[in-house]
Amino acid sequence: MGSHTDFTERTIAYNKLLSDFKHLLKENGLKFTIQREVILEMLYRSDEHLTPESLHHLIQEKHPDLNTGIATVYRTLSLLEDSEMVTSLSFGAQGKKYELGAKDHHDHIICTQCGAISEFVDDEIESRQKKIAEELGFLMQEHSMQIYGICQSCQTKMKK
Amino acid sequence: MGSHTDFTERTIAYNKLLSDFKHLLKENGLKFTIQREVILEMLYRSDEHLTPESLHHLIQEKHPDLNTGIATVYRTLSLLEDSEMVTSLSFGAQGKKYELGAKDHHDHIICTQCGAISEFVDDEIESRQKKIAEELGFLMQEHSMQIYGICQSCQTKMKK
DNA sequence: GTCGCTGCAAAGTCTTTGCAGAGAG
DNA sequence: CTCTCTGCAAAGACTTTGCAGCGAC
Repeated sequence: MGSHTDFTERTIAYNKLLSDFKHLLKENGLKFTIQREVILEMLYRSDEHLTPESLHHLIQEKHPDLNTGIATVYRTLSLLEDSEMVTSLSFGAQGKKYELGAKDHHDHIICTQCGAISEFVDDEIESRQKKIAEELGFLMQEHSMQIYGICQSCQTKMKK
Repeated sequence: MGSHTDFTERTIAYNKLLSDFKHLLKENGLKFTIQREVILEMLYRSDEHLTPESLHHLIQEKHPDLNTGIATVYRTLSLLEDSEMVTSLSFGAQGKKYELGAKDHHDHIICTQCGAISEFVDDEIESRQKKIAEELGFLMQEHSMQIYGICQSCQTKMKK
């Protein structure tokens, strides 16, 4: 249903993202380069949470002509993270994964078999967290929550 | 209030821990060494969540005669983690922190200013998590939650 | 005694940094 | 033109591994 609508929405959202990024760069006297654009685009297009390495591979695949270096990926991710345009996740495994921070807030549920990450939001938990921080005298800034388990698809595989 | 009682309780708990550890080692044909004992003891005595490096420093301070190598600390932490006697935490910052897993389940609230970590448990959140996993078709195994904010003490410092 | 354990140092990962040429503004 | 970016390679931080002697059992 509504694949045309979805596409339109996504395009609009990406344009906004891109324009935010350009403003951010301009405000800081930084330059808008093809590499930076491609990195933002890949982060946007990917449904996955990407590691610097997987992002780098993706870019080399889609834009081999650019010959983008991994150092540029790291530098751009830092830049985006500092500006709070992307968020980094570090769940147990070594190395961080990145996701666009422009998305709405959500938490993660991670499959311990295949490493797949899904997202969810639960209002009840969200409100409870605020209360807990208050009770402990903290000024809450952010929070994150992860549930670990076995996803439907891995459960099916295991039964075979 | 009850410092004697506290001490007794802690001693009993530590003895249990130590005996669990010894059993674990025996069952796997591994040896109980002074280094391994000291690492477990330091993990138990410390209220902090320790990095391999801070644990190593602590050991060198308290038991300089042992001259324990950092490699042994890493090896023992892996061993303890595999046996689920300790849990590793990796919150944004690079490097993992470890805590004894024998403690009751709890979540963490982390000060973004000073890095201090406090613990808490909330039944409402706990039960909500189970429900969410079910709804998403996951077989829940574990979960973890972190709240980030500014702790009371850093708030006070900032007002000065 | 045997066989696992330890410290040391070397080797691996992952990430950051210095530099000279390339490119955006 | 200027000054930032980029790719490359070297350097760093953190962790793991190989090895020869040591020590628990």
